[in-house]
Amino acid sequence: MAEYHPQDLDKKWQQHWADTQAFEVTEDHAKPKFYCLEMFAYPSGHAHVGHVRNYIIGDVVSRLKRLQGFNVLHPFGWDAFGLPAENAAIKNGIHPETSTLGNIAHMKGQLQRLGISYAWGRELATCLPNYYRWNQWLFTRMFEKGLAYRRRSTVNWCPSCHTVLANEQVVDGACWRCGTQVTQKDLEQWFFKITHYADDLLHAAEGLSKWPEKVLTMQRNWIGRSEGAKVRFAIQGDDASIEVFTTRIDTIYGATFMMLAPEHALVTSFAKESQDEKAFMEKVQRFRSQDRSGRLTGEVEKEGFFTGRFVINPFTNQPMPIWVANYVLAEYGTGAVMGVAAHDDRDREFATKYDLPIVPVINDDEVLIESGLYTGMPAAEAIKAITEEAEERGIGEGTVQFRLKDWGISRQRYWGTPIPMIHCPVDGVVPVPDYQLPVTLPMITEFTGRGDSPLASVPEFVNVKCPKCGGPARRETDTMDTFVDSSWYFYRFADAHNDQMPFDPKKVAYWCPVDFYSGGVEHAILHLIYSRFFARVFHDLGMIDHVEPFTHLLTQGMVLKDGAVMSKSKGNVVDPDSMIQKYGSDALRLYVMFVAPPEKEVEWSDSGLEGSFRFLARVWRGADQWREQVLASGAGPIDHASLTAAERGLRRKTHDTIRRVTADIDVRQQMNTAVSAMMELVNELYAFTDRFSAANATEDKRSAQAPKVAREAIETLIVMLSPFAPHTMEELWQMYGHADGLAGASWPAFDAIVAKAEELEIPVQVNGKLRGRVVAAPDIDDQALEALALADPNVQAHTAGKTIRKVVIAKGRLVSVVVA
RNA sequence: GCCGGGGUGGCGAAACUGGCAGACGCACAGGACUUAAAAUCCUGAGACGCGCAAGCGUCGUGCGGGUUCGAUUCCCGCCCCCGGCACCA
Repeated sequence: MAEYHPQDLDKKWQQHWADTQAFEVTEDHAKPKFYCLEMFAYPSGHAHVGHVRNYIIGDVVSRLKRLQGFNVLHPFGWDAFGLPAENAAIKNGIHPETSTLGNIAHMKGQLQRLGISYAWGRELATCLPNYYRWNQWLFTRMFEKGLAYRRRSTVNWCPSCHTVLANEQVVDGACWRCGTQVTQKDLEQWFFKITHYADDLLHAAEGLSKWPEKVLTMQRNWIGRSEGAKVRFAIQGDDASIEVFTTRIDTIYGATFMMLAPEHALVTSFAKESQDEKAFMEKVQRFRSQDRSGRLTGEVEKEGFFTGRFVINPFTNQPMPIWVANYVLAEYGTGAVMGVAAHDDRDREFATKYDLPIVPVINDDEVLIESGLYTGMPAAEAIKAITEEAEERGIGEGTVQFRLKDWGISRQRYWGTPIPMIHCPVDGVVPVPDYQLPVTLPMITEFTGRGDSPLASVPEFVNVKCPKCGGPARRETDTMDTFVDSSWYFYRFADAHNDQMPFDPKKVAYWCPVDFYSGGVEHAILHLIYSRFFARVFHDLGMIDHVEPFTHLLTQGMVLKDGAVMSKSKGNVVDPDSMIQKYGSDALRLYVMFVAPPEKEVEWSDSGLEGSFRFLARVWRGADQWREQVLASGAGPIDHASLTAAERGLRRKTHDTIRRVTADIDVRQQMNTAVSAMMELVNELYAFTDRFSAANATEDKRSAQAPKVAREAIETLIVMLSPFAPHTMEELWQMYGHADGLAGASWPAFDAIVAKAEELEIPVQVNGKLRGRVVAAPDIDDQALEALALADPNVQAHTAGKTIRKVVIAKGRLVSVVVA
């Protein structure tokens, strides 16, 4: 009897897959394609089981789809630029490229030891020029189209990382990566005009039916569309006016004061015209320096002061004092707000504090009062009517506001894609022409972490000729946000080695969109919204036909250890390699899939892993026990009609398991119940084996067809279990005489006739309580079933002496008797 | 506050369209095998009560109500946990 030594099998079959290039694919129009992708990895050094769960999910889906006859693209790569490598270089002097490539090599080994079926031939790393040159290529296309532009702006600055952060990268006022409190800074920055697609990104989200509702909601909130109107209020004693954005123009008759954000452009001129400019600006400065996160979340108390100036309410013609208020946000709307104390909680709080007039203009029935011509009009109608009047009078117009901001991509760091732009004193900002791409990162040997862009200190890099006039010019020294890299890598996988273009549109047309994408929910807004944006850019460049890059999205849950997320600093990391050493990679893969549905968080359990190992060993023994008889009995078809009852029972279980497992993995992505179903089949196989080999067996023991029925069960199991435990199953498949490996196998076909139950046990309820069970043929007619149910002794005990009011029959499921 | 997801044995979970609640596994207990142990194989198990026993009964899916022959599932109200968003005018 062969012993189960999973570590040997891991080695043997991983070598086999590498030697046969088993997972490399090319476009094949004769086959349906399937593009299965897991979010690529930041090469931090070591993958723990939390990371690895995601790759196993994708691998199970990939291997299933291959068995189902799909041409499966399942690639992997590295999100290899980024701050940790650069920070490490500052600390220990190792060049980011050296550490990054070393980390990649180690993590790749970890994934290979897990037997993940990647097409390694398409592996990419974003830190290599053959990848990032296409970031640069795309940047210049976006510049030409006006989708990349430059402006001076107040930006989020992380004092620890020495870089700018996009709003999305600021979490609770702190840097998303290092947790340092973010400050504000004024810098010239490059932006991507994602707001150009704001409406489309929002509306198209409705069509993403195979995305988790949670992610779509988060994206909708992030885009934050709101319909309203802009209205201009004339400043008293001045030609200028102040424009506000409001969603409630119907409350304008109740607007009794005006508020400006401390950053509003008019604030400084009002200060100059005030009696005490210095005192005025001191108050403004205090507001501006108030903790940004506090201002954003409302933790800072509402404060303000009167500027001494007034605007005229264009509807009431009453003067409204202009205040500076710390809770008005400069970056949303126009940075100015009309104060309606009666109908806005914040304004009421402010007005009460400073004794400003509170004038109700809408009653409890949502009808306008004290609103001139509009008195008596329902609020919803009034919004339209008043907007129209504002438009006619030329003092305002209906408009749509988004919370989504353009994406600031400039980073003052070394380890990123150089922005391919040249500043010429004659020609201004000039893109680097395509033939000069890539603009490669110069070798820097010393990382100080001080000052601004490290690239600015490399004269050979900075000093260039202007591509237009040939005169001396300066290269842009900022690099791109690494989210640029990850916004289109899935297209590069479709044509990973193209040195003429980012990808061949024909190849992307074959493989994309991605059919199944899985990764952490922490990317619900950042990466996933940027990728949707880039898909639209490529679409508008005429390079792709679709606009949504990911058809089906699965957000996998985290793996916890001792109730906490695994992390090096907490010291609770479970290392896949040590688990593989102990139980083999298949046990780890199976356990991670069995413990819970993929979306759910799970708590790591060593004994659970051991249980999965035991199950695989049980499958191994179960198959090994039958091997000789199966090989001796030959391959002929099963004569179903002449089988014993036990044989028919095992076949039924086999086919029912095919049905369940297929639906569970393919349709529901419930890997855990698929594994349970296969465990049940194994239990049933053992019972069958016992019966067959027991000394007192008669009919079963004599049956010549038993090995064939066992073979069907075992081979079905091998194939269905192979996406989860590929090494073990390859070996068993070979032991069962298949020389061509599982690559030549196909997913088992479900036979409804074989799976059909011969008799059913049907529960009988009396007045809603279970009182008995009757055994009947599945096609028994209602009358006969009713008679059978009423004849059951325990049912009779509960119906005796009572009147039967009603009998409800749920075909094949239940009989319900109502008595009184 | 708003949005989304949850609450089921000692534990992880399952129950697909309203139809036997707790499949499958972990941990546990008993038996077989063994000189013994491990491993393996088999069996048991929601709680409580009655019974020598097969079995029978009552309760049971966060709490309270409702619809229904029948509710973990649908409806109304409430409590708690997790995640996201939150002064966005």
